[in-house]
Amino acid sequence: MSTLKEVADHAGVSIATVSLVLNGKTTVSEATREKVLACIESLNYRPNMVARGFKTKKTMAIAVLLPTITNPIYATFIHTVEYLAHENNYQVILFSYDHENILSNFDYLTDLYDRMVDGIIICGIPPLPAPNHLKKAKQIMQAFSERKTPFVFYNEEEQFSVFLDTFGIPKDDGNFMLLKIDREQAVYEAVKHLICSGHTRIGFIGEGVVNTYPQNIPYQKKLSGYKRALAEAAIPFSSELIITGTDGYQGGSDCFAHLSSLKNPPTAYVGTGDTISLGILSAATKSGFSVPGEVSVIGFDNILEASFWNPKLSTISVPIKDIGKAAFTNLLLLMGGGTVPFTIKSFDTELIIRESSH
Amino acid sequence: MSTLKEVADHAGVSIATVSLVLNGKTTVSEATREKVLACIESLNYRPNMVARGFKTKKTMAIAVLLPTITNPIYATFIHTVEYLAHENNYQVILFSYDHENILSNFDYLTDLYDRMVDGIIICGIPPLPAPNHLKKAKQIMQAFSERKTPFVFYNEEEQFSVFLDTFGIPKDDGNFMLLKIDREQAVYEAVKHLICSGHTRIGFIGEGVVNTYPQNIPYQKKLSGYKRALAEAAIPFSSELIITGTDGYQGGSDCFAHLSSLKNPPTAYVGTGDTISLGILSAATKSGFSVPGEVSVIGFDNILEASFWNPKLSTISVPIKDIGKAAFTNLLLLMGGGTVPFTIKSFDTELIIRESSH
DNA sequence: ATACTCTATTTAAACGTTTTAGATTGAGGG
DNA sequence: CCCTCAATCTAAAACGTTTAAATAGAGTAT
Repeated sequence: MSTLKEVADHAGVSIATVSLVLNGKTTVSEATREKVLACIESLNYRPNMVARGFKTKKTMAIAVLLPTITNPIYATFIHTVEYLAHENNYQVILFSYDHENILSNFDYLTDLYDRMVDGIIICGIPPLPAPNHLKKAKQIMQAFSERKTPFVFYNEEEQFSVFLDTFGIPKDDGNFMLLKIDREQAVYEAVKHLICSGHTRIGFIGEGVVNTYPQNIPYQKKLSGYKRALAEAAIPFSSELIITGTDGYQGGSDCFAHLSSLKNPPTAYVGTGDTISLGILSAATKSGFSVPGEVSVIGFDNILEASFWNPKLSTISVPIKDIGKAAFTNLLLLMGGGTVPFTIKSFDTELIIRESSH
Repeated sequence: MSTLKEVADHAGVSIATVSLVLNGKTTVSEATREKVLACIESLNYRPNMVARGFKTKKTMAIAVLLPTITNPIYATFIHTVEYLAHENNYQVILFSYDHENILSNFDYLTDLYDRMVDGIIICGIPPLPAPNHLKKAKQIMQAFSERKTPFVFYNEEEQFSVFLDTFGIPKDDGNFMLLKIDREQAVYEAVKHLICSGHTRIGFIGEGVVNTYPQNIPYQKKLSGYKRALAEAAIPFSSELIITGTDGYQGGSDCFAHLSSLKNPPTAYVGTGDTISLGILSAATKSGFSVPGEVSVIGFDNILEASFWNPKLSTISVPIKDIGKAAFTNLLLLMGGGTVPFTIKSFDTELIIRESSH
């Protein structure tokens, strides 16, 4: 198609004028504005966004990083973000970090830096750079900070801090914001509910240590909540009931097979994510256990599938759409150079008891 | 960070030389190459990809358009594409078109044009421009063609043709490729299986007409397969068993409620997507029907959830990962200026009978 | 008339690359 | 000592915008 120059030539004005009418910055007389608009229309002009991005250093693109798009909770999250992004003329770049090809070095953020994305949303625990890449990674994060590229995290506060500390970024840098939920309390309440129903052998299954991070803090928070509820009821903690390092439907399923074959198996299970819990549920019903008669299961996230499952999964509901919405709107604010009314925002979870537990 | 010029100054060479060593085009002496590389390292230089994209007209970005990221089948698809894209230094831009804010005009493809994405993958039925936007949309598609931006579709051949015809693009344009499966045959086999098991009242539930397209051909193919199987067995077609215009778990669930309350309700159901079928299954078991004792259900897609559900869903398996892989690798070929060994490629589906049917 | 204000428009530089054509260098050959 | 040639390297244009500063032109007030 045509360029600014061609439009200008046809309209008999300078390219600056055309640019001005396009961006509506300074005053352009109504006469020339119309003349220019007509030429734009007839020449079928379209602005070259990459040239514009090159010049203005605004690409109108954001990146959303998440553990895996394959988990419905994250699909829902990004779906919400995407809607708002398009509404504001931003494009969204997708990044799942369960692909081994991006792990260990810091390529994924480096690439985002090189492409000058305007903002980044990070869900869950992004892979840290391997030690031999740490120096470079620090420089990248430093450069992001100088460029004032905002980041919005959805995570635990401590994990957020680990990330920042790793790169030597101060808490008050101003370009980082955190969205969080209280996983410890949420799981505490779920387990307490189970205990009140008489359960004392409660399996706890989750993703545990992932990627290259020393600690998976969201997981640990959940585990803490579990332990607190147990302790409060004076139920001894038994490490054989804890399985770590697994995820998804298959992971949950496998873990159930293992735990249920214990000499003294659990009567209840809590999974750190709904896909895990649904996997547990699947294996339990498949192996002939009655739910919630013989085993109870509680999940985390409240994905759509949970309420359609047979039996319906009891779970901890997290307002993922609200979080997604907050992620984008706050990022937008930050990208606009504004400051955000808070750098940490909490969301409430809710224990929803359905059919898989009693 | 620094720019090409700064590196050049430090190394005491011209920026052309630095660019040359970066891109390894012409011969650069080993001595200067090392000198330059050292400066790049010490100055912590990073190429500005948007400047590069501006100059070369290659943005190293592709877009993946799909009905909704929220459907596990598409999440799996894009997950596969994403892996390969990153492997080849491409970024992927996500576009779900179930957001009403992009419908009816052609903004989503126009924006992709403006951003000069290098290639586009289109799953399912993208919204057509409203009549008053058709002229502009044609120009955009024309411009894409001149720019030689390749498109890979995952759809039915006729739908592919409708798309091309809408914009007046010839079949042999060379920038368009189609990946397809035989939906008619797949559903035919599924229904035939049901009929062989003695079912004669078979509900058919699907998305039907969507968006602004006059016809949803993938849906119609499935419906044709259904009709063919019925006809072959001399079972009269009953339109009251067909529900259209619905989707997802909730949609399937609602439709079951409706159909099962008929005076002469179906004994079997086929949904045009697994989420629909799982919704049916959910409603069926919830209302106390035994599956597959009283009602049978068959789905389409074979999403991961299908095999963990209770009961396990019988479904038509589509090799979505293979399709995703083919989508990217062929797009890559096309983007590299190559020609593809075929412009239409077929994939095989497979009827998988599990527990939800007999 | 003169000087002064606005308003509308243009000039021209700049953004960070790639790339082509040509300049420079130095070696080898006559 | 000059010429040729290959090997290296550089100058400069180009990509399509935005934008600060300059300019022109039309009123206005003096």
